[in-house]
Amino acid sequence: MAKQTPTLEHVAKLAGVSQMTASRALNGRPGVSRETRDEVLRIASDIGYVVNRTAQKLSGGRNGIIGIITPTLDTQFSSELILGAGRAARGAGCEMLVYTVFDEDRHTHHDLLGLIQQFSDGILAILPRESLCLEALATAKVPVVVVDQRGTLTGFPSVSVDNYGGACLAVEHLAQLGHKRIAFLAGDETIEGVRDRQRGYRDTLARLGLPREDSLVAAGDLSQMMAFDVTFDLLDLAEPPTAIFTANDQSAFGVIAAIREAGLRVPDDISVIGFDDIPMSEQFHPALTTIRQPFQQMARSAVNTLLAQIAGIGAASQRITLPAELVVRDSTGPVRTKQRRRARHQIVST
Amino acid sequence: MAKQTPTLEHVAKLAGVSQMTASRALNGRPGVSRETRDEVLRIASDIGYVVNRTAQKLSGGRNGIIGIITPTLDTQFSSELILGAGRAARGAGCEMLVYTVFDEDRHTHHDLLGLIQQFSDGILAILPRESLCLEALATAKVPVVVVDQRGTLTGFPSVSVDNYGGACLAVEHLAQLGHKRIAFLAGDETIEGVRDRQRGYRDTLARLGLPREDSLVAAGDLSQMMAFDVTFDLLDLAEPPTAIFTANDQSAFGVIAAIREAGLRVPDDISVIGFDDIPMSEQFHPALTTIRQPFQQMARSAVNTLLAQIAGIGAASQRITLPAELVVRDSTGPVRTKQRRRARHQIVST
DNA sequence: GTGAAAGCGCTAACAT
DNA sequence: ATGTTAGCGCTTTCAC
Repeated sequence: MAKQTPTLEHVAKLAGVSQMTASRALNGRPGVSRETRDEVLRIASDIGYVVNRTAQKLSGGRNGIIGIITPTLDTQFSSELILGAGRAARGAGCEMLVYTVFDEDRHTHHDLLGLIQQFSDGILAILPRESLCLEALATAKVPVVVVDQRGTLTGFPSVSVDNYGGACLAVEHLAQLGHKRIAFLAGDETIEGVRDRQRGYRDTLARLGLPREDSLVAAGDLSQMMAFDVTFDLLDLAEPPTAIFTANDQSAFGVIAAIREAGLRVPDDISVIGFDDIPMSEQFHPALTTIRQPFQQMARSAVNTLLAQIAGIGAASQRITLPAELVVRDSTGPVRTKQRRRARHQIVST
Repeated sequence: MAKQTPTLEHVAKLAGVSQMTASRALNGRPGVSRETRDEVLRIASDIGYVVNRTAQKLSGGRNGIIGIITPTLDTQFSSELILGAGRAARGAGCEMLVYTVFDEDRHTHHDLLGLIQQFSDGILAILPRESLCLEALATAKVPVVVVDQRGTLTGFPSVSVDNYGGACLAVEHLAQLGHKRIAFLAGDETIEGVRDRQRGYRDTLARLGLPREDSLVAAGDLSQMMAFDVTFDLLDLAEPPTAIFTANDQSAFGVIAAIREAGLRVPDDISVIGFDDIPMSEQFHPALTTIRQPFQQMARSAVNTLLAQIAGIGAASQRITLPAELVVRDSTGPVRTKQRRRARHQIVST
């Protein structure tokens, strides 16, 4: 039947050296002559040897695997990050294993952490919200790097985008187009980054001397559906906004759908700007003006930070914040001066 | 500092039994008295013991982990499947690790396979296209179950949706609405399931005696952008279709955007039906009529099949095909009898 | 029902 | 530059 999976022992025997020498050769460690090394490598390749990373890890060494913890795979957001991390890991000669965290059960988190650190040299946690997971992570025995959450309260090195600054960019863009009544569609309050965006919105409004009414802030949950629903509240205002800034792109899609549903047009009647720049946003119709998160760069940066931690170099509490970027597309435009918005409702109120 | 991670040895010592007894108790194996078992369990829980699955696997046993191989995370399609698989695995007391395959390099696949099978008891391969990966998988030493590809050529047990039947449903739905000129936006030809959908389209057209012109079949690649572009070819036809069936939902979004761009409306001027029913489809505007793949059920079914294989029960070449379901929403409607489509072009041709 | 011994594949630590 | 020994944490086998 299928031959036994080749082990280090086989390689060593065939090469006529000790396992240790073979190991050193395969791992590119010093202490092996060039000839020996080449020979070992050749043989390993010949017989299709693949190191058993399970054994590697068990024997106390590194195994070149980084583990990713993510709450869910179903947002383009995390997909983008994971994709980027995978690429970066490969680039650094590492493999990557993804572990999805489902529920908020403390016990589960403890187990999962145990599991993932048995398998990997370090953990990349894509944890936008302050999850219980963080508590579990605190007891980790391998390095941890948190993505998308400033490590302020976690104490872990972190990589995130400048959510605050990005929000400022968004509002400034709208203001430049002449918009005065700018609404914000808030997202999940438990997400640090989202709160930062809201702060950016509020502060910029203040700085620019624009109206800051509570009614101009709608409560969403980052989902398209919810965004769709609450948009009507904004539209129904006595003095509706001429522009809406949403906490994420997904919400923006819902907002645009709702605006259309109300018989208005984007950006002619109302401008919409999102946050994230997920792939869908460019393809959406109208193409979405948004604030771009540099996913690739964030991922690469996170992987590098983690690798540094694993190697024992790198500050323990490094916080990296990457700049966000305004991407102007078709969903924002100059404010309409003529006030002939929402004919339907004007009839009602007449 | 942080206490040593508790091991089986610690548990055994504290319980005053041998490691073997502790192991049996923890794994629910027979040969342990109820009292002993309870005591061991209690202690393990107390000291926060988590089994080292790495050691477990190395020592030749199972470790209760199933590995998922997927080409990419960036489609809602695979996300849905993985999500479902995760749930199913948890339900069965297993953990799940995801491994993303990037490139089509044979060597990589060999390594990755070696890696993933070191970590898991079995592999779930989400492999819509005939990837080189399959070749590597053929030498796997753990059970493999393929999702979304009938195992005809792989020899692995498989779980997939009835793509052919689903396509028939789609065309029949359109035909019932009075559509005669029904176009198909094809997808990636290397994907078996997509080819099946096209067959279903063709055969149903034939069966219903509807026109089957080559020009009514546009070549896409499952992406929204590509769909957007090629839709104009369809629209520019001397006698354009009144309905378009797309190989997947993502494409349908592009088609709808293009139709709008051309100044036409969905479904008033042209009906559009997709395939997949990803979450976005319900939220899209207009809500997309589509053929639903039962992702949850597929995932559950696949996990169960894999578990059966791992347990040594279950036919080696089991092929499960789940029925697809028509979901009627707002993107399809009765055919327009008046021929006043595409005013723009009619002017040109006049 | 329980335990002791051996070993999975690898690498650190200490030889030589 | 290379080899030897020990052991990672667990489960198998075989004993009692």
